[in-house]
Amino acid sequence: MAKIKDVAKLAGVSPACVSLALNGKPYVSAKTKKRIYNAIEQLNYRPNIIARSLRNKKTHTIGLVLSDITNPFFPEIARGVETKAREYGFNVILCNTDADPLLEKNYIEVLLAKQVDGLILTSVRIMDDLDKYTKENCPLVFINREPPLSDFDFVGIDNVASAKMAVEHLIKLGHRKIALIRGEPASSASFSRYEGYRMALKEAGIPYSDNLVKIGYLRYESGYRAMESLLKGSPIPTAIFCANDIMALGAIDACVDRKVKVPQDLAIVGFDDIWVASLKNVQLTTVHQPRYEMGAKAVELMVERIIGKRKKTKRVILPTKLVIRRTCGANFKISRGK
Amino acid sequence: MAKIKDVAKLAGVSPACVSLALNGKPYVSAKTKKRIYNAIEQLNYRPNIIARSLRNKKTHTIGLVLSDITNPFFPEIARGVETKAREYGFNVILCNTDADPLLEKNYIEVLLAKQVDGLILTSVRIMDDLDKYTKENCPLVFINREPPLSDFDFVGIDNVASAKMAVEHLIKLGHRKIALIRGEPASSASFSRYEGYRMALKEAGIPYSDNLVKIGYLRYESGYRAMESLLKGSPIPTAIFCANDIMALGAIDACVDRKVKVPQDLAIVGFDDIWVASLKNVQLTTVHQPRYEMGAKAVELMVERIIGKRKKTKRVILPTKLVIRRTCGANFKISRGK
DNA sequence: GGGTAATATTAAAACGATTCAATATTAAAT
DNA sequence: ATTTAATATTGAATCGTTTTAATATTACCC
Repeated sequence: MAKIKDVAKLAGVSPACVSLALNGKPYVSAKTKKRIYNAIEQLNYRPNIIARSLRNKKTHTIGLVLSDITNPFFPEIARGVETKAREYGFNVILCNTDADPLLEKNYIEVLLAKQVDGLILTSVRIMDDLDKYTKENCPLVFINREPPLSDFDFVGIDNVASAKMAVEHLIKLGHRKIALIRGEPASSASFSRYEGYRMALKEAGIPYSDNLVKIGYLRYESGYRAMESLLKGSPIPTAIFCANDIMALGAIDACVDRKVKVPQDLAIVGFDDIWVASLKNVQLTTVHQPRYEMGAKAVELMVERIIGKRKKTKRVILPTKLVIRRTCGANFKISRGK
Repeated sequence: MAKIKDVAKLAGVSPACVSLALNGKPYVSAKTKKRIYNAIEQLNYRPNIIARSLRNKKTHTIGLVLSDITNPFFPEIARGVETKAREYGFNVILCNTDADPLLEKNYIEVLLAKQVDGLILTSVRIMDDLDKYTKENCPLVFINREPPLSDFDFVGIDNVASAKMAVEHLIKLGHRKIALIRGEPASSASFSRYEGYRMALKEAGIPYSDNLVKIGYLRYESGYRAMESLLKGSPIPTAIFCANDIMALGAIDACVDRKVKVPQDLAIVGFDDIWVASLKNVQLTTVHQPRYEMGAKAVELMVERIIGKRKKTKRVILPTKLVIRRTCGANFKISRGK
C-alpha cells in the first residue's frame, strides 16, 4: 500500500506538503495540489486513518453497547445512532452484551483502549464502578436506563408518566382488575413503569395486588409464561399492561393457546411500539417510544461533549404517545367478571 | 492518560520490558512482572490500541456493511457476525447503506482507510469496480448476494432450490394459479428465487404467466401493493410465494383489508423465517434461512483469510428448510377457482 | 573462579500520519 | 532593484506502541 511518503516522492514534494493538501490547509499552491492529486490517483493512495488517529488523538469512532441487536427494541436505536454518527463523520462499533454486566464492562474497556471518541450505552446493567469513567476524556451517553451517577448524559422517556398513561387508558375503558407484566426490578426503566402503574391505580382508587404483578425478562417467553401464570391465578385480570411489546406478544400468544379472546376477554397494552405491533393481525395497543430519535439524540449529546461545546451534563426526555389499536380498542366493553 | 513510558518509569524498567510483559512474551522475570502489574494497577494504565494497531498493522476490527439494520432480515446476521467476531477477538463496525451503491462504496473506502482486518458485505449492490479490492490485503466476504467476481468468499443458500421447494409445496396442495412477489431483478438472490419459481411451475406442467409476477423491494409496502395489484388482476391467484417474509406480511395485510381469507382463499409462503412469522396470529409458512449461522460462517471464512490459512476462495452454501404453518397448512383444500 | 549458556533487560528504530517552526519562494510596494 | 509582506514548502519531532539486536545479568558446570 502506498503511503504519504510515496505520494510525496512521486509528486516531487515533501510528505508535509501532501498532508497539508490532503487536509485542506491553506498555503498549498494550485499546481502543487494538482501534482499531488495526480500522484494520489496513480498510486491509489488512501490515507492510513490509524496513523492519523494516533497523531490526532481522535478516532472518529464511537462505541454502541446494547444487550442484543436481535431484540426488536434495539435496531431502531442503532439506526438512529449510526445515521447521526455518519452525519458527524463517525463510525460505530456495535457491541452485544446479552445484558451481562461483565461483558458490558469488558466491552467498555476494550472500546476505551481502542480510543473511541464516545460511548453510547443502552439499557446498561452496570450500576457501580461507573464513576471511574467520569474522568476519562471519552464521553458516555446513556439511553433508556438511567445512569447511576448524574454525571452522565442521558436520553430517555418519562417512564412513569408513560406507563401511567397506558394504565389510565385501561381504567377509562372500565377495567379494574389490571395486571402488570413488568421488567426486572434492577432496571430503572422497568421500575419507573411499575411506579406509573401503581400511581394510575392509586389515583383511580383501585387497590394494588401483588397477585396481579409478574416479573419478566422483556422477552417473548417471559410474557408467555407470565400470562399463563396470570390466567391460572386469582383474580383473573380483565386487562394487562406489559412493560414491552415483546412480552405483550408472548402474552397474546398464551391467550391464543388458551382460547382467551383479545380484546373481548382480555385487553392488552404493550410498550415500545415495535413495527410488529401495527400488523393487521396483531394490532397491539402500545406506548410509542421514539427509538430512532433516542439514538440520534444520544449522538448529538455525545458530539457536544466531544467538541467541548458543553460541560454540564444533560438529560433529554423525549415524548411518548399512546397508540390505540385493537388489543384494547376504545369501544371495548367489559364482558365478564366485575 | 498513563502511557507505557509512565508504567515503565514507575516500575523501574524500560518500556520495552513492559510491552514484553503485557504481551506475554518470554523472558520477563516474575518479580519484574509483579512490579509492572502493580504499576499498571496504580496508574490505571490501559494500552493504546491505536498505537498498537499502527505498529502491528492489525486493528482487530472488521466492517459489516448491510443495507438497514432495522430490516428484520439483518439483525440475526449481525448477531452472528458480532458473536463470532468477539470469539476471535475482533470488534465490528456497523454500516447501514440503505442499499445505495454510492454509500456502500464510501463505507468500504472508509473502512479500508481505517485498516479493518476484514470486511463482510451483505446483500451488497455494487457489481462492478469490486475487482480492485482483490489486491487489497483486506479479505472481503459476501453474504446472501453473490459477488460479481468469483475471487471472493461467499456465504449463502441455494436460492433456486429453496424457492422451488416452497412453490412445490403449494403445487402439492393443489394450487395451479400461483403468483410470485419477487425482489428486484438486479439482486442475484432475488433472481435465483424467481428461477426456482419458474422451475417448479415448469416441472409441474403449469404455464408461466407474467401477470402473476410482481416486483417488490423486499419491504412491507411493496408486498402490500403487489398484493392489491394481484387481487385486482386476472387471473386471481390461489397462492402466492413472496421473496421475503416482510413482503408476505404486507401481502397478508392487504388480504385482511380486502377480506380475503388466508389460507382459505389464498395461501401464502414467505422466505426468511423471521421471528414474527411464528407468532400465533401470523403463522406464516416460510423458508427458513439460517441467518445467524450465515453471519458466523462469514467471520470464519474471513478469519481463515486473515491468518493466511487459506488462499483459494470458498463458497459456503448453508441448508434451508420449509417451515409449514397456517398460511398454507397441509390440510388446506382449494376452495374456489379451479 | 572463569567460561559458557541461559535468562532478562533495554536502546533505538520502526509504524504512517500531522504540525510547528524554520526556510524558501513569489508578489507587492517603494 | 531592494525591501517587506505574503504565500509555499519542508525537516524534524511527535503520537504510543512493538520488536530486533545488542547488552546485562544470573545460573550452571567443571
